[in-house]
Amino acid sequence: MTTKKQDRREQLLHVASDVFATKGYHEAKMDDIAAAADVAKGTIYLYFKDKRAIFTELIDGLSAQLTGAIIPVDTEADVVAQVKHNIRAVIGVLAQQPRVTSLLFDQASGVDENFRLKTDSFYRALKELLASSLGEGQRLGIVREGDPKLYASMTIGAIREVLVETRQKTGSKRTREQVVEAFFAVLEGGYLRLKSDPKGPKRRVYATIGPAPSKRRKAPATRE
Amino acid sequence: MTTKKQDRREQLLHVASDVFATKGYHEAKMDDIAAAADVAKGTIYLYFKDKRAIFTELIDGLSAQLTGAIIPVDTEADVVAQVKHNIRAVIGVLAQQPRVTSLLFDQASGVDENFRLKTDSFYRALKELLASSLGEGQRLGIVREGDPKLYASMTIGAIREVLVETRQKTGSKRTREQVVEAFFAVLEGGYLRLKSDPKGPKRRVYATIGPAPSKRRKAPATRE
DNA sequence: GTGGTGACTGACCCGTCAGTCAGTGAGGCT
DNA sequence: AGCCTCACTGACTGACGGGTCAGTCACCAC
Repeated sequence: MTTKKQDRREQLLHVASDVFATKGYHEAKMDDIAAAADVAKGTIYLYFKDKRAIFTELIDGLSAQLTGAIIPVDTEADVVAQVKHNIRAVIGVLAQQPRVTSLLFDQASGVDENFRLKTDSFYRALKELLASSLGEGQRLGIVREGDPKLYASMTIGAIREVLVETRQKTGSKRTREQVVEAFFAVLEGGYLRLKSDPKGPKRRVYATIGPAPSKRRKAPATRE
Repeated sequence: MTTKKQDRREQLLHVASDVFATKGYHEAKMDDIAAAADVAKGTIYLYFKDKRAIFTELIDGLSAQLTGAIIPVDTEADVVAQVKHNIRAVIGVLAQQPRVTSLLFDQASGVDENFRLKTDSFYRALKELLASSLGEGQRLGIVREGDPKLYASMTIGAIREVLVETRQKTGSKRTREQVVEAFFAVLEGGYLRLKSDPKGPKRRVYATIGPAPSKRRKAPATRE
């Protein structure tokens, strides 16, 4: 009875997330969703107010899970562990529902002004959480000096990109654990191992924009 | 004469980029663009085939600039300098046209299936370029071992996030140079300064999803 | 059987907007 | 003057697609 209605609802949500993820919000027609769910269009409207509502529910569900998974940093306790936990948690939640993740990441902003605001504020909150914990870390000497908000953006952007990409590449499975480990490794020590200019006077390279100068003294492009 | 037509064209492009960036592709109506350009709707169609064409031209222009600014890595020469140059170049180009950048980053994928494919392949090319140069770097011992594609994704994602955010925050100006410097710093040495578990046995923290457990004996290796 | 319930259907309705095109008027040439 | 060109106009059109609702059908109770 009620279970059946519930099932249908969930089926529709599931199918919709698929169609949305495949075609994008605007290209996904209600008829497409109906067809994919093997249901008449009218049926969808027995379960959802309108198209937006379906999308909203998907996005909201994910962001609720995300905010629920993140713990606010307690200064008194082990800050590093908590930051680690948060990154793990974010990756974990997102990796578990790649389709909805891609909706949040590359469809939501294109739906609507309201949706843009919503995802923006969600993002901002996420970043501020991370940034403030990084700020704490700096006070404790665990985090490199510099703009914590910048670090937060970089971190979240990196996570985002990796996860969105994971969705697309059906082949080449990286384990979630591998990703998390690699992530921590980079956060801890970067990935460049420069012997040169480690702390010395800043050695400028190119500050220009545009095609690289064809003739460079330093790096002769002898390769034909 | 011809200059006048050219001027009009550029004016329209400029105005359109503004409207697109403000309202998003789908919410931006041709009437909006016309109004913003102080021109009748029909006029736009004297200069562009259709709405898509305007957007395409904006995006294509930017990606051409990007690919033009990037130099393929020459193994024989100073790989690090070249990678640095590439990152500088990318940031430089994007920071110069924040509006179009935001179109490329958060509107393009929502326009159309074709557009998604286009931006996807562009992205992929960008990543592969970076990844292969990182791979080179690994062979030369300059880049940490690990999946270079993963590093490439992280890097590009981080850049993207920072730049998109820069567009939004009108206040809090970070210099481009500051961003580049911070970026390099993180690539070189990460930002976490952990005294604990540096190389020792991997000390698992939380691998779970959900609010942090109050008490947990060991991380159950949940993986999928 | 008959009547009632409720999930489901899909043809239809109707607002929205990208794109069109007949018309206008300024400027220039003869 | 008359004529032509051409950038520009904006009312109009028609397709498209989100949303509706009168109708069907399976099932159950009596």
